[in-house]
Amino acid sequence: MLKGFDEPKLGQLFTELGFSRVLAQLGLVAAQPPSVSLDEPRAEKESDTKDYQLIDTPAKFEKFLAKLSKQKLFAVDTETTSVEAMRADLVGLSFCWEPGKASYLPVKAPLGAKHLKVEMVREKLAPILADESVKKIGQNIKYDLLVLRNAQMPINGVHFDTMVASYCLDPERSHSMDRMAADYLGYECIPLSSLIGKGKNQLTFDMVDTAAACDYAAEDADVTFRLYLYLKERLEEELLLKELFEDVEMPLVAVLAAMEYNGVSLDTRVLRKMSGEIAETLKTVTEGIYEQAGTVFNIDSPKQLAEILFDRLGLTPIRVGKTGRSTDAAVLEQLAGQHPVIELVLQYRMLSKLRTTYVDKLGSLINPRTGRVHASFNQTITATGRLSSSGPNLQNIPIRTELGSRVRSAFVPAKEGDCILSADYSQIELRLLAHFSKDEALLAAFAADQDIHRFVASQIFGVPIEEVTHEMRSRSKAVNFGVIYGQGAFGLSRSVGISQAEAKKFIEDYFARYSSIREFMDACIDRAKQTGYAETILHRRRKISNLSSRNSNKRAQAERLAVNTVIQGSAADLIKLAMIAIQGKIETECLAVSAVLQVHDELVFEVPTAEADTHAEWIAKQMTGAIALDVPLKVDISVGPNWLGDK
DNA sequence: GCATTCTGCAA
DNA sequence: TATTGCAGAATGC
Repeated sequence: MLKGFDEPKLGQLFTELGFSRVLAQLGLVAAQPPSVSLDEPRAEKESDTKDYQLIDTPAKFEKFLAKLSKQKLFAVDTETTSVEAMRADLVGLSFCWEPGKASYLPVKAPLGAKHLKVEMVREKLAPILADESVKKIGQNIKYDLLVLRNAQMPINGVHFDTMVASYCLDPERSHSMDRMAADYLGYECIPLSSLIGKGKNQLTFDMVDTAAACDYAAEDADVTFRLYLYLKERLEEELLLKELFEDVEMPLVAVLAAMEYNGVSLDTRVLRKMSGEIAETLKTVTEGIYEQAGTVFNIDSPKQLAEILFDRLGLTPIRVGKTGRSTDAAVLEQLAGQHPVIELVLQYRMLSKLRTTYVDKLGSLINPRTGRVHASFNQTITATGRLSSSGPNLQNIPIRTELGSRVRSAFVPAKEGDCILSADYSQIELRLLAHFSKDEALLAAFAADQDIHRFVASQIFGVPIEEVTHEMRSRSKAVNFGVIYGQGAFGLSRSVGISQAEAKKFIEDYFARYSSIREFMDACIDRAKQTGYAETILHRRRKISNLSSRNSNKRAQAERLAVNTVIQGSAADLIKLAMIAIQGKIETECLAVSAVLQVHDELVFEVPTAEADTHAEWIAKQMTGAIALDVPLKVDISVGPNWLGDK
């Protein structure tokens, strides 16, 4: 029986994965006023005829196959039972290699509806899908890679992802198929509600016959192919972006698919033990809060908590937001000492966050089929070129507190004899800053593998390295990070706990000493003003507007983006190159190494413990050698029985 | 149910 | 008034 799926998920699938569309009989297209800007030339208006074939008998399949096997390039799309690739069952496949013409092959259908046997489809299609020389096009093709790999039909020759192409051209716009079809092709898609009905919140494949499925599945492949034709030309006009797309982003698709397919293994005993301990402490803390407050209330409600703190207990509000007086951690820390309940609330917040978001949640996300957690590593979300992670987000697992970091100790290798190897770039963004600014002192400090924060402190405070105090170092560290984000005196004073005047002086001293950094920042801003873009080391672009705004807040914000995007985006470029190189070596040499996580400047692998040193060496080498800069790159390696690396 | 707000976790 | 994200809980429509 096919699994039903609920509308939020389906809706998400339809917009995000471009699964959408309308019945062709309704949908013959589009005549909508094109909502496109003038600088986005549109593909030719499509013809009114659509030729969508339902391939639901062996005879039709044979004829289809004869045509498909002559193609060296086509769009492929899968229909499935779930939005989560690793939980999805294959329902059907669609193909397109000529605009307006597409085919849908159902391999699952409601009782009584004709469909192809998946075994037959697999036998005939697998060689074509696996053929590296046959180029595949898709919209979010990573999803199809995972679904088809799980259906024993692995894909090679991943050639063009329309979502990724759009992301390269303009990372901040929407890359949903609907939006792109509307903007790039002038093709307006009929909303999903017209297919399943507005009141419905559940859709099973019982409710959609194969003819209806064909209409939108084939259309997805058709639209994907037409988006390909359009986006290919757009990239042709921007050769540096084309290079980024072909040499980095497209190769990365399969790397991310492999990482998602691998998933990560969790020691549920660790999580269960933590959950019990936290629950117990939480009970005590909750009771304490009620007692101190003199009443029972919902501690999770900022509104109710504010009433308790500021009305009932008479504490002074520190900050007000849109809907009321803030009770966030910064506020509570300022109030600490004024009432014993504050400390308890802070503790409650920490424990509650830990349990609900991490300890209890992660265990519930273990895939019953693989026994592992398979997050998505999203390639087309961030404005800067970083990846993001969702379902769950494995890029924000706690580490800064002792208790929180215990969550990381639940991330373990699945196989006896394996260990977790984590490799992280040391000070990648500061190294890039040194590289871009060409500051002689910083370059020399990195070349000599100095403690960079200590070194900067020594220069700013004018004392020998040995005489740098902990306080001097930590202030320099804060300003080093602050520079990357464009932090001002206010922010620095807050993060270091000094007066704004002191912070201002410190920043002035910093830029007096590192004038080349100021020059680099100004150059970023000037360039963005000139070209309209911030550009990374691999020529990734992000549009920057408001650099000439009369609103000084907007202008300052734009200036921060113009600088930060170059640094953050270049760091993202670097690790992407490393990931591609590393996965390439894993596959060509059939190494017993699995990439399982990427956390912006860190890569996590499962490797045989006996081979850990060997792998550490070449992995670090690939990472440090990803791009030759004017500074050496450094990678720190940690090897252990879990992600914490301890024991 | 959906969108918004507040809150807090990471690099 | 420091960048980039994801997500849980509450809240109001």
